[in-house]
Amino acid sequence: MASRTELKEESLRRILDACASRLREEGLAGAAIANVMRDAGLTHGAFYVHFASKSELAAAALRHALLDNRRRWVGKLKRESWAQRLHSLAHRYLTRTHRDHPADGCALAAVATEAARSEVAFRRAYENELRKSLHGICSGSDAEAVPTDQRLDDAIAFMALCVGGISLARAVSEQEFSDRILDACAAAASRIASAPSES
Amino acid sequence: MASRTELKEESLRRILDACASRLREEGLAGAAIANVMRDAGLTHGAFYVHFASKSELAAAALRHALLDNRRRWVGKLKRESWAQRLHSLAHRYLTRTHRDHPADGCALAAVATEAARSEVAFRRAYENELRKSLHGICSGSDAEAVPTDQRLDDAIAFMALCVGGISLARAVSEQEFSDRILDACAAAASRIASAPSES
DNA sequence: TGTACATCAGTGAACGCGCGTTCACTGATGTAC
DNA sequence: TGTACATCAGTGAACGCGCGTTCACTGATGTAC
Repeated sequence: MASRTELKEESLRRILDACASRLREEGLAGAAIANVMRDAGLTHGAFYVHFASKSELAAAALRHALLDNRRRWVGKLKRESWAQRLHSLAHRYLTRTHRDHPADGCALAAVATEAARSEVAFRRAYENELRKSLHGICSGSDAEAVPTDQRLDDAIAFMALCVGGISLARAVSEQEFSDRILDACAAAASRIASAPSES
Repeated sequence: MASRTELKEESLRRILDACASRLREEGLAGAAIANVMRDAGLTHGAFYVHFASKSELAAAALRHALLDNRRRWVGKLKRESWAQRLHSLAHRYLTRTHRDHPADGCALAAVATEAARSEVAFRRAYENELRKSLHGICSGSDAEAVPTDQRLDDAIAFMALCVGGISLARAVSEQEFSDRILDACAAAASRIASAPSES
């Protein structure tokens, strides 16, 4: 049967799933312990069996969310040209579906402004996950000779445009305007890729 | 001497200044009434002489902050080409000074992710101010024939990249990496401008 | 001009509420013999 | 294999704290006559 250890691991997984969803839908402020534990089907007090503080949970949940995010977006990238890769990523990220379903969307975007104001553990996790995501975008690609440094600069700007674009699109209520933000950002993001250097 | 009306207006101005700073430095969550009123040199209870709710204050303070922001960034734009304009804006926005001094920085960036989750009055204000800022970037420029629609699309992507870039740069603690985010985004933002159409 | 009253910006204490955290307790699982 | 005890994930109630909001009150300014 389920051992004590397995039960605990299963509970932890449910807590992380619940917190990751809350984090993405309602931000750090919305990921309150009582809500997360209720979502996970446990009571408030059991929280401290798994984590020493809310800050610890938030950092763990951010890592958990971004594992999922990278699996979705950069896990199965094809070997294609640098420009093609950024084009296809932009059109998979800056979509109406992603805008309208933040709970399973990109966590880097969800907490982009809160991260800077958060505790050190969370900030550190955010920075690490951002680095990993940039690395994921850059690597595995592309016989073409876009130098590594240039690719990283492109990926940084690409990421900033994606995060900024989805945030603005979510902040705007009028649908026509919000759609236009997505489309304009997707078009511009597709154009960020540096041309391969001639060799 | 100072009439009752003048005193009230002066108090209101101090409240708005204080809240606009808090909003930009600590976000919506940080702009607590008690803190704002203390900053303004008044007591907690006097708040409701000026506003009916925190939500009303936040919306008013956002408008107040963005008046100041536009005065700073798009108030004195030269008549220059579209590409030159975006280049100079990017290099005035994506700076180390702006990153390190959020309290008098861009409010659209400061609350970019919180806006989508806020009450209707604040969201409406955010959307309006975003429109005004985009309009400010687009207008007054440029004998060159970049069509209005294309300019707006460019401005939207430009804004998203600036907001995303400054947010990521603030979220990242390691200075070298944070600096690189600013520089990579400024470079990419400079390249967003569409070429003038041939006529 | 002087007096009596009305107005109202601001004070300061209190309120209920949701938050993160603590803790005495329960009862099923695991361990020692 | 059976019994006695230890462990520990989870319960449920309580805590102090900061929040937005309310309210009885004050005292200077404004108004009526």
